[in-house]
Amino acid sequence: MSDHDTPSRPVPTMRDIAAAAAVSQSTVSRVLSGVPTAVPIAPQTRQRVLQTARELGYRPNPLARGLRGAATNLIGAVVRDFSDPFFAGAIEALVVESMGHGYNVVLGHAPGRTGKGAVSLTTVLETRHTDAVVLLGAMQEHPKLLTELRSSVVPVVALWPGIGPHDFPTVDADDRAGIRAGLSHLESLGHRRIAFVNAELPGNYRVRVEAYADFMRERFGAVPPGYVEQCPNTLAGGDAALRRLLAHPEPPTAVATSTDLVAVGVLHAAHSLGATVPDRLSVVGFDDILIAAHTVPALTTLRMPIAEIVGHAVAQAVGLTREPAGSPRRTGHKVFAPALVVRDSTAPLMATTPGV
Amino acid sequence: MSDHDTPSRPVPTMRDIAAAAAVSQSTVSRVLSGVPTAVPIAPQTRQRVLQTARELGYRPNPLARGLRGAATNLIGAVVRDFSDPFFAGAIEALVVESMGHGYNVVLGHAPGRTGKGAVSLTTVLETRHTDAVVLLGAMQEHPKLLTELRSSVVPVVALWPGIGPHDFPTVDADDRAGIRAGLSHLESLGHRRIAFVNAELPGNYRVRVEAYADFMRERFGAVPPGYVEQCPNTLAGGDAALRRLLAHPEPPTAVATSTDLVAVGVLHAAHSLGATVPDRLSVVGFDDILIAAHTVPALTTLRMPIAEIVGHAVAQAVGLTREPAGSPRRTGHKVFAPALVVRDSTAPLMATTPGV
DNA sequence: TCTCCTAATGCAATCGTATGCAGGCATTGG
DNA sequence: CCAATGCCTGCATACGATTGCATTAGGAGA
Repeated sequence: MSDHDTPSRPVPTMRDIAAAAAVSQSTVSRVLSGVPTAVPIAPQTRQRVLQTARELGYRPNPLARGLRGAATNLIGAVVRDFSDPFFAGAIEALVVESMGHGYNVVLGHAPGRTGKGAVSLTTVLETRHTDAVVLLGAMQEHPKLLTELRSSVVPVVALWPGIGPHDFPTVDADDRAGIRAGLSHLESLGHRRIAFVNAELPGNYRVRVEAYADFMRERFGAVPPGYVEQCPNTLAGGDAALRRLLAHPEPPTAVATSTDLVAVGVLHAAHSLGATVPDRLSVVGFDDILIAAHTVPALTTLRMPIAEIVGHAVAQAVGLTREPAGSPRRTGHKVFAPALVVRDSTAPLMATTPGV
Repeated sequence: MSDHDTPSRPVPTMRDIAAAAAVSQSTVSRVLSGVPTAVPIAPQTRQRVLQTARELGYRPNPLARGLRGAATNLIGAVVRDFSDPFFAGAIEALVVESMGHGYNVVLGHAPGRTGKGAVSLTTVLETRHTDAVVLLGAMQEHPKLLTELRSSVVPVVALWPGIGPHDFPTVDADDRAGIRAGLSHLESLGHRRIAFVNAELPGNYRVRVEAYADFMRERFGAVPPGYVEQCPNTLAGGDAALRRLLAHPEPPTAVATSTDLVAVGVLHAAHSLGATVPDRLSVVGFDDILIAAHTVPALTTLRMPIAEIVGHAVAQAVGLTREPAGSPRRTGHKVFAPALVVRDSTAPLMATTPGV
């Protein structure tokens, strides 16, 4: 039972490097920290230390580093909804990008319905001493979280933040341009009776339905009454929304949606009701989630540039980390344009279609 | 610029509690650590300290705690494939469960193809001093990771670990029972020409295809030649697999798959080829991912008890954390049974179907 | 040769918590 | 009334890295 003190210590510390390289521990720190402007180090000393560290397989201890007040190299990610396949891709991108910058990701959960999650979440972020926080999705349902983040010194970047105003730098898709591209596509196919299924997420996606309304007013003078359906951002929500739309006295010949998730639900309902897509009904989604290319039929949608958005956000978060603590909070807003991806769920308006 | 020393210090430490409660910092530590067997504390002192801590809003600093050698309350999650919607649900469950136990989750990425991710990943887990590691998905592609984890003192729990042998405790679904339930369902509908599409993940899912082979031999004397198709675990993979199967001289009347992901691909291909589901072709998936209830048609599948599996794994990981460091590694294996969910992708074999 | 300056390095305190050990006070037994 | 025993509590150190300040060595100029 005398293995309390392991002879070969598993992980070497700076002291070990210092002893092996015949320098002081502080010199080791200065070399490995890589802060060039601090204090000059003789080139040969630097080389000797680096060499020794490499030989001993040294790894800095982020706990000690963070305790002293330096960086923890941790990014806190607050995710609104894990079950949304859209965010799954975003998380993957976030992890990869962060690791590329030498950061790790701690997860927080901010579920939409109950506010309970947000409380413990904030605790986490404050307590873990993350270097930065990335918000994935709209957080309007968690005002307490936002308040605490605002008064915190930790830099925050918000992704897909929903409607403003925002106190943090945001990175988002150009929802308006995306919706207009999808609607223009439908219009060019001859469609006039275009409805919109809007996934209602408090504070989010409102831009998309507004873009739809503006487009319709601009091109056709008005938004057809009863052509906008609100629904939860779920498959079942899209399903139910289409059923309501098809019960309309003048049912639409095309449907645009604010998310692929509801679009898939729309496809499902259309199939159940015998409204063949795309022959009798054209459908346009938004996001281009993984499954969109393999629905029945394959979904025409707007591709969300997730990699660009997340990459930009991480780069910005890391950049903000390096700024001095006292600097004023930045609130830049970066926008990326979605790209129309035409697949099989849209087709020219058939001449036989009644009306218009 | 003299705000270098903020008057109201943002986060109180044990020293602050100690000063306010007129005790020493070590007493505060003993009270708040909540280790009852260590040293007796006078009840009134304990109450006073707890009260003061509550008033000042004290939160322990996990960095300092971890540095001292105690728990970091961090669980490292190594995820095989974020883009698999199946794992997205697992991650959500993992985060929720972990937070319920007072733990946070750091993410690691172990992508299937390149081994590059695993290296930096191991670095992470060793360096971050996680209290436990949870492996999501088969890790046979990352032998280096497994080796390092084996020689590490950190308790490891493996979820859906694929084929054995395993040195860690595992939690898994009863793949064999699930496959048999799906096949029995098809058999009871009159199907005999049942094919299998197997998502090939190195070291994983082999149990499922073997269960299929055993079932077919047991009931029909042999596995029909050319009735097993291997494919990547993607939508495109399932799509291509079904095309090959339908080119068979005696095409199957039913297809079982090892994952819902490929099942959705199969549905897509079936639609493209005019093989109406379920009239001309029955399809059974596995996992019951979110979208399964809303495919066209809705997918009959085996529901994976994700919450139970993840909950059990987290409880076990936390339990292992509390064990003394020297104790031998446990290797229990826990299995949960999937449940058959019958939807619209399976139907009785039509009498008009040629053959059999 | 002596002084002064600068480049290079070491010393030591510090972050917040945990814990072995010593010491104080009260209670109890003789 | 004194001593011994226990129950609490405080002191001091350690964890690993960062960093202000002190210190040394070496070179250059007078």
